[in-house]
Amino acid sequence: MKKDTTENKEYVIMESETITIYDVAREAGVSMATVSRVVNGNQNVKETTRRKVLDVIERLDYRPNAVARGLASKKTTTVGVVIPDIANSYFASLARGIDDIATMYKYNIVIANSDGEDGKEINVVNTLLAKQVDGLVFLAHNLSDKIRAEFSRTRTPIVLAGAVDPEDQIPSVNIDYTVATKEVTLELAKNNQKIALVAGPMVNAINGKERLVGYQEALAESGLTFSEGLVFETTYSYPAGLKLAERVKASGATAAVVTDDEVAVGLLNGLVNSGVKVPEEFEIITANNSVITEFTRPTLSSIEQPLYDLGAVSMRLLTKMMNKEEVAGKRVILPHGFVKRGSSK
Amino acid sequence: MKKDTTENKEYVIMESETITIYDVAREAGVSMATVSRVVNGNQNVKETTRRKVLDVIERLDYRPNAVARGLASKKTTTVGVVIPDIANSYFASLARGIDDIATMYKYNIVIANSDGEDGKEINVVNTLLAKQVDGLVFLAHNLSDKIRAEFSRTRTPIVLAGAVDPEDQIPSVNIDYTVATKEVTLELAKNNQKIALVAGPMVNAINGKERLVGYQEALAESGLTFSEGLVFETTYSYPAGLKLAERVKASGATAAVVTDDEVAVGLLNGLVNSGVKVPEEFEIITANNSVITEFTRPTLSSIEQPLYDLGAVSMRLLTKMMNKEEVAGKRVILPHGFVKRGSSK
DNA sequence: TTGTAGGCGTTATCAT
DNA sequence: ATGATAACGCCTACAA
Repeated sequence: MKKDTTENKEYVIMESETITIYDVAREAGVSMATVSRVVNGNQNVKETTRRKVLDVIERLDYRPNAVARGLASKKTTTVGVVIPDIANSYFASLARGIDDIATMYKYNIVIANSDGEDGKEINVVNTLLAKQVDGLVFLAHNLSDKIRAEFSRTRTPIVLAGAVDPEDQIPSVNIDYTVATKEVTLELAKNNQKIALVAGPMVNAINGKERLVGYQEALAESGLTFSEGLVFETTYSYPAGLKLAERVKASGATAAVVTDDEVAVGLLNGLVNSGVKVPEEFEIITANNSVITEFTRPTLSSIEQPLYDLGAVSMRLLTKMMNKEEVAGKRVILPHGFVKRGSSK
Repeated sequence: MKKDTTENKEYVIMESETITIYDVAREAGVSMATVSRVVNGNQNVKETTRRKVLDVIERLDYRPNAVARGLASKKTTTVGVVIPDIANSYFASLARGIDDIATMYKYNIVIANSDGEDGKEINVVNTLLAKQVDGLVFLAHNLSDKIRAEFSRTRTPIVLAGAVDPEDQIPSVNIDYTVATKEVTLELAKNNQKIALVAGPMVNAINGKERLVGYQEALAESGLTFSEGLVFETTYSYPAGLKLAERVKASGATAAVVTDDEVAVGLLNGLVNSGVKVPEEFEIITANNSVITEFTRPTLSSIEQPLYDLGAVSMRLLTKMMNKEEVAGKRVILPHGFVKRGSSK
């Protein structure tokens, strides 16, 4: 096609190769700068030439190349989202909140699953940064030192959602896990002597620690003694909870605070399957209040977290940072609540 | 910093501005071409110079700029994923399959929620194409003509997951919805005279039609008459199903085939809430066999779809297309099954 | 209001 | 094996 010597308009239109801002400029009889201006909504363009250019753009079906634009402007209008598992309803809800706000501010999100593993997290963060994302939303239940080190090497704005930075360097959006966990533990302490804490992997890590503290405070206030044997670590999945039911039951506990809804559903069903009556013989309170808490019978009592909002607010915060607005307060705490349903008395 | 006149190594190292392939080249005493070669694993580099370059890269903490690379190579190693709602567990599972395979082949995914709306779909497809994604996975229950028109304008590889192209132009990965729907309807026809079909919005659209056909075939084979009044359209969400329970019950149906798990859960709970005994008085079979089918009491019988695989296979197919391998067969049909659980007799 | 020209950080094609 | 030197498609002062 390039060899075609019939240099007329038809030629240009038929041309199936990439059409650039330059083609539009030539066809419209203006400079590429002008085309760039109309494409970017710059006001300094005479109305008639704007029309003319717009016409040509439509006729040639021209689409600005965002990659080239990104290279020239050093902005990609893309943000990275590191997420443990998009198939987990808790994180999926956050992701939806993030994407909606991102869309509102003309950003796209590139999502990378990390499975909450250090190695993968570092990997995806680096490839995301290599892709020049304008910002990063990091979802996790925990923030390892390695990942913190990685974060400190970049000037790309980052916000944490659902995890807190112990050093308080990185802005984050959360609820107060300590207080929330304490409250529900207190609730359970009304009717129970042995209350289990079913937490994610690494209860001893930063974020689990917050919950652990709340749990322990509640025990202390209730005059109950803390026992390692009542603390369970698990991965975040339904089967994991199901499997755990046996052990929790064997521990002698008559109630449990669970930090992930899918795990809670698993625990509930596992217990019920083996003949345990919930809430009569065993009470459960879960943590995320995702829709699935209403799916079960009995339904699951839960700490009430504004899931969608956690995502939405963190993205909103990120837009401010990307816009170099000074943000007041590095740590945003969203209000939480408690929804009593069928799994607790 | 740029004004600093002390032109020594310290200067370069301290420099906090972007460090480029050019900096590495200068520092290593080679040309940028050579640096590019080692970064890209080109074999034509003497081992000693490779070492030298690698050293400098580490010392300067150099990271290749993927945007510049994308502009020069015309490849972004990024694929777009258009998805109705990432918070819906069905789509979330597909997304996970997609991302895992994408990661395996060194691609990242940029996800865009479309809510299944024509307008948004067209919008996001265009911005994704503008971002020069190397390929596109389009998730939907339906493929509108408008979106087809949009697809025909680009040479970017596209694959459909969970939706079929009536014109059979665009490669797709699915199960056989007609057969699957027919099978479960037949199952319900054993014990029921009036069977409802609870489908997504636009049952009359392409994809809904496949299911509708299976539903009708089963009715015919069972000697039952089709009635418009037994076909329900709804959006894909738990509340939608919950709300629908009343109407379904009022229709006189004693069984329902549901095309979305969350809707099925809603229907189930709505029915049970109003005193209907499932499955004794009302049978339900849902369609996606996502984990939530095990959350409920009774558990939900379901068509068994390989959710993760649907995503994984479509991404695999896309990698082949992006790699310009000729793919055999535009339409991949994955096997489906049926899992009998508590909601059907 | 419009045009010119120099990047942006790589890749890729030729030479050497 | 290595090095110049164009692209790649757009943005953005700076001029006019």
